[in-house]
Amino acid sequence: MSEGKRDTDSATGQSPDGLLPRLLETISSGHFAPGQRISESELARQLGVSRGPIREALGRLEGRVVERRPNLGVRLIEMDREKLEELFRVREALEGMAARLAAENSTNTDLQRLTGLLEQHERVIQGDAQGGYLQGIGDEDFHVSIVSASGCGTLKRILMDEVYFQLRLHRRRSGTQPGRARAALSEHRAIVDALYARNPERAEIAMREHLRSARFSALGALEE
Amino acid sequence: MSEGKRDTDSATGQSPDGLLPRLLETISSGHFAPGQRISESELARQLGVSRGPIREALGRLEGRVVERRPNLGVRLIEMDREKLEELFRVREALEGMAARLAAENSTNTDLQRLTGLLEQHERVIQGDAQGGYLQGIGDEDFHVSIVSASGCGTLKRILMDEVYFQLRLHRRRSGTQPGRARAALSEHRAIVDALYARNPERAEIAMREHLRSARFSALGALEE
DNA sequence: AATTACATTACTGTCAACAGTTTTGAGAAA
DNA sequence: TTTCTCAAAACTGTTGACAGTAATGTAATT
Repeated sequence: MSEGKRDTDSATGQSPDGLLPRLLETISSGHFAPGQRISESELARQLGVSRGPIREALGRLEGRVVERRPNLGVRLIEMDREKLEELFRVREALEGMAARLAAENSTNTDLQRLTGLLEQHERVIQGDAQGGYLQGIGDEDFHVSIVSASGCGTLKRILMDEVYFQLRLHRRRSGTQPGRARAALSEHRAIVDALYARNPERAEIAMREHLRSARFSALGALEE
Repeated sequence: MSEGKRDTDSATGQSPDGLLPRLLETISSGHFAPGQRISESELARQLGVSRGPIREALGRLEGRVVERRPNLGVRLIEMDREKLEELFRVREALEGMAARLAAENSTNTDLQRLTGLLEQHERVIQGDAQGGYLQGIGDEDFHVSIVSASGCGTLKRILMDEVYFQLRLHRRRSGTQPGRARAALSEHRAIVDALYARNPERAEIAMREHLRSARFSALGALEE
């Protein structure tokens, strides 16, 4: 995962203890319907803490995962077609830049790691999915690795906090298009090729094309 | 400012009352040095509320404006050369996409507004700064208008919360390069031209070039 | 039976107080 | 005078309680 910079392990909130991850797990476990009110007391009881920390954690998720309205509490943001498309547009912009920077800044270790992920991906497609590269998880690993290799902490933080996060929540409810994994692999290869060639322009273009395809696929999978 | 979509007025937090703006005003007034510890009790006293709401508000600023370390409290994030460069890279990516989308989606009202801002900008340069377009503020207006005209709420929210916000904080301490306003004007014109032509590709390129120049200017102004 | 008015309930926003940790500062030793 | 020790002070993290507001359910009326 690159060892450049200090990589504040990002992820929406790393403050005091590990409450936020548990809260997210609880929220996204499906206990709560997409538009339904989420009771702070309920969460507090369920996680065994007082309402104070819960309120802080929810506040940190505001706008991203949760919507708060005065005196009415918070509700899970619902992921409609429009929001999903917007997320992919933001991804295209940010990860395109990440690929560009990675072509300039990535270390050899970064590139080796990416090659390894490509091989895992290939094994999954050829059936002997001996582990690791679960579709979705593995794909995210690939993209996170590139973003890390870009050496731009701000870019990474925003992508983690704002984009990947919501997409992960969405993936829980939605499947993937059938032949997608195979197409994705060759697109991933094109990106890594450009990185090895140290060609920023080509890396950015390859990444943006890849994410445009991913957008179409995700939107297509939405109408099942 | 465009009237497309619902434009959750964005800006880092709009939850309960207007505490967050006041807190920001207090923080960024210069009372606190960039790396210095910020006392919650102190802020609470100064703003006339209890520590609870202060903690929530600070949590919402975590990672953007403020850095929190367990049991040690929060500190103003300091804007060094690297962070400033990263912010402009993110801007280039996101606003490039915004310009592209604006070329496709902007309404006539949006375009008229942009033309108006260009004229204000011109008047400022020609000396009779009769009001409105203060350098910095006016420039931000221009960019926010384009982002709004893109019709992409997510893009707008991220730019507002993550990017403009920190840049505004930085502008308080740093000046601008001398001839910058004039160069910026012609770059702005190129962008608006592309929007009128409904040419997404050209709009994105123009915006990215503009922000690359702005990056050089800002970094140059940093070593005074 | 359907509808409106009203009292009860539940929940959010806020506060003051407590426990644990870090920092500060005074006093003793070198 | 400088350095080390240790107790006091300050601050963060968390809790339970209180005030005000929205939702709920019951009873009376049409």
